[in-house]
Amino acid sequence: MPTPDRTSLDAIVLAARDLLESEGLAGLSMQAVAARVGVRAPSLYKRVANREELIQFVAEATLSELGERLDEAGSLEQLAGEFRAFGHERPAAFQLILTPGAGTPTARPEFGASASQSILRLAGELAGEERALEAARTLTAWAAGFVSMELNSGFNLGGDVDEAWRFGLASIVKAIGDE
Amino acid sequence: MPTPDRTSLDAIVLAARDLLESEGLAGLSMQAVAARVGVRAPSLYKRVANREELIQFVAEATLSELGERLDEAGSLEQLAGEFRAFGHERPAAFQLILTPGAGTPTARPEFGASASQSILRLAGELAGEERALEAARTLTAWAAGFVSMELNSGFNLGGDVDEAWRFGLASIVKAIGDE
DNA sequence: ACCTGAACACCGTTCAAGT
DNA sequence: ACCTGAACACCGTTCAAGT
Repeated sequence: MPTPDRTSLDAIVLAARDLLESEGLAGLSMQAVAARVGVRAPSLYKRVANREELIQFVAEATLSELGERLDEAGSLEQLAGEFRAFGHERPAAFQLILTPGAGTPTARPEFGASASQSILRLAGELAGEERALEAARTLTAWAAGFVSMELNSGFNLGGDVDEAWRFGLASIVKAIGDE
Repeated sequence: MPTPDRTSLDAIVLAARDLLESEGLAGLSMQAVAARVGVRAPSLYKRVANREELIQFVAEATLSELGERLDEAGSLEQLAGEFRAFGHERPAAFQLILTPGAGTPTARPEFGASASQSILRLAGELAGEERALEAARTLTAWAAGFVSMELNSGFNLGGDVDEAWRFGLASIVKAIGDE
């Protein structure tokens, strides 16, 4: 005799995302997720194969969300700004998708590819189609590195970080445009 | 009656660094470290306060080592190349010092500052003293992001990654030099 | 002074037993 | 069909007891 479900995959992934941001990746435990959705830890295994798969789902949901935000940008400068803002709002999820580290589960490649569409389009308009990929990679690498360093207190020599962002962004967009 | 020591802090940090690289950060467990140096886990607490402090020591040793390597570079291009090579040789340690993530212990700031000396010097020669910090940050952010993406399979759209490195490096060094 | 086993509070995961 | 408690193999850490 079937009983009505007491939770859902969506609720589980949502709880996992909240925990990731509030407690860090280590705090995303099966027991903590289970408590949030109102079941016991073993029940989660009816919806996800294991903790690794759950983390993968969180990474994929994060990439989709970031991709949607980047789609709204009308210029590379705007896109870079949205990217940076996302990192500040969701530092743990940002780190999970960009620098998960060996051993941490990652999103399937198609999720990464879809999040890169906007930047490829805008980079192509500026640098020409045949240079689009390299130009996009240069800007992405710089922005990812910059925001990662910010989030990890890597800028410990003083100075104005916002000023360094503007300086770097202008330099790179100019370099990309000069074919 | 004192007994001769059966291990040392140096041996413990060395074992931790090996484990970090071979098993990942999660594999750097107190029990695994203890087994490597030939004692039981509780004995480690005579030399380190806890696992967090041990990881901090590993991060600091890594930053010192990277700093020494960067000191040998005679140009920003060489320095960037050394930085990238270090990331390829020691991916887990590289990630630990650059993008440790919330919750993972980090090196004390003076270790980071000392590792940045060479790049500040070379950036100053190219961009002028008053632009040195911003120029160094732009190059560091790009290189850190590029290598991080490489190590985390973030470049999943095909193309030649080495070519993208050369393109990006030339663009950025040129942009920095054009004040 | 250092090292150890035993203990405690946690994990992820499996599985038989409940509804 | 879903959920649960109990169990297992792991963690980090503390501490009394050994030498």
